Amino acid sequence: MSHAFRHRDILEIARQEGKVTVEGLAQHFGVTLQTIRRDLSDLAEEGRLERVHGGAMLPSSTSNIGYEQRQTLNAKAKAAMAKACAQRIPNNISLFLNIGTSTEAVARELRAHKNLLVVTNNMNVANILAETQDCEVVVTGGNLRRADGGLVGKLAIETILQFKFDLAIIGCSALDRDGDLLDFDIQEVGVSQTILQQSRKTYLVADASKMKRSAPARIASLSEIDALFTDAPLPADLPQRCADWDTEVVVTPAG
Amino acid sequence: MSHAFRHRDILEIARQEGKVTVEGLAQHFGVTLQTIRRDLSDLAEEGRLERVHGGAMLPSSTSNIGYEQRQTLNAKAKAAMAKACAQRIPNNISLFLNIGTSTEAVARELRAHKNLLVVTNNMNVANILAETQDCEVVVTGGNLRRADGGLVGKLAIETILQFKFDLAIIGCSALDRDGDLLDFDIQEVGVSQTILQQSRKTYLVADASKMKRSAPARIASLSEIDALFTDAPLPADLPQRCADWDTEVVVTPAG
DNA sequence: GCGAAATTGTTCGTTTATGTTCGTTTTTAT
DNA sequence: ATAAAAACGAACATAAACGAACAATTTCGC
Repeated sequence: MSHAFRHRDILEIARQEGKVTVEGLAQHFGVTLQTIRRDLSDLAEEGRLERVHGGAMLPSSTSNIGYEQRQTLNAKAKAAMAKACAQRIPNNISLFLNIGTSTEAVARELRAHKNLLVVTNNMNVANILAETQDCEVVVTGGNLRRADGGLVGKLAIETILQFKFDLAIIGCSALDRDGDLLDFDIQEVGVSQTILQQSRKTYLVADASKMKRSAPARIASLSEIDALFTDAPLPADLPQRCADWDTEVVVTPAG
Repeated sequence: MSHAFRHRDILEIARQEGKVTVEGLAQHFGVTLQTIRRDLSDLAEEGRLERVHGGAMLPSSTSNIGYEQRQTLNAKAKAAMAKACAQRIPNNISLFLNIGTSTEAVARELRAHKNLLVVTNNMNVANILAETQDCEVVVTGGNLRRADGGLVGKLAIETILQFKFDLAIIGCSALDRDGDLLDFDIQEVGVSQTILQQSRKTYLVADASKMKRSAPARIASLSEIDALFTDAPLPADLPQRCADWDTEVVVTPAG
């Protein structure tokens, strides 16, 4: 088969795991070590990977290290959640994706979807979806937040008010025991609330680490969300509350 | 069965699976390998798929590659122009950068500037400036144009109308003998005109290749521009015209 | 039904990708 | 520091995929 397929998958794996090993890839693809070495050499030559003894890593030059690290954190869990979420997203709808690594993971899983209108205030989502064919991408205006590529502020809110979405996929900084969605950034809260207000349906994507943290600003309650996608069972009495609220909970363990 | 049906289905499968193999398709449709190869060649020629050994893939970043190539074209000349332009840009001002590889080059040279407010409808400019510290970046909304990362349309114009810039740095697709700025995309023309209208001063950055091309839509005349940065002397009587118009011309030969 | 045009199948020489072997370099353990 | 082990990359062999040319088949207009 073609090296082109492998190259693409290798990059994908590298992005998720942060690194790849020659042996691991050889086993994964069922080819010899030499073939993988050739692949990695090629990718390194193109500057897409950085070759190291025994494998390869993501090129260190990429812009925001703090962000990159956060991105690879729980990569597998996020990908699994995102896949489950993407499966519930039909074709031919309008969709909002907001800030957060989890929503970016969903964007990655949407690349096979068709005829979507995706609006986002996340530069990374826009970059990801720029590679797909069959979807119109609209970027909201806003002040660029370097930390995560988010677009926030008045401009973002005004743009969002001009749309009505079939579905919004949102993330949050933390999810507390009472079922409240919290965020670190007060500006982002305004954006998120506007999104909720402008969409017919809302899915929340939040990995388990969000339940161990707290944040100062409240976005909304799970009761206002149609479905929650996560990677570990909810703590305490949240499952019961969600049932009462008619909020579907989809748990997708990693792996 | 006609090849048209297969083509449609092949694209369908490619979008779902992300890739297709010659062998797999041959089996799926019950035809010979050669027939599939012909199909894939056709689809690749139309730019709908990317042919690889053993099959084909979605042309993931094909448009990106075209862009990447364009970007490295005249890279030295562009960097020199951009440097000259950046030197004329003071600190502590508000600035607009629009679409084009030349303006991106300027963005790269602006990374040492301080306390700028940069508004842009160019995703690449935003990405470049995201790395700098001392400047506020605002992204206009708009429909994402995959070819060059531009944000265009009504949203872009509306955002721009909310600002007044000290200086706008713009590019264009072509520059004709009469001193008219031309563009390939009618949508972008509207954006550019709005920028001119909202800025106190305007610099045009255009390398010599722009003078050998033509484009259908007219943005403005050099007479409305305060300074032109380019990498080769202007042809014919343009220098005289610019002098009459009080348009400064800065020629920066590459190297 | 007949013939032209389009489509698909077949064959074959050429190109490309992968596996194999082996001497060299890097890493690891002592 | 030194030796053993692992990883590396170059060179070659082999297998797979490729595309061009031509033959066979189907489709369609008449």
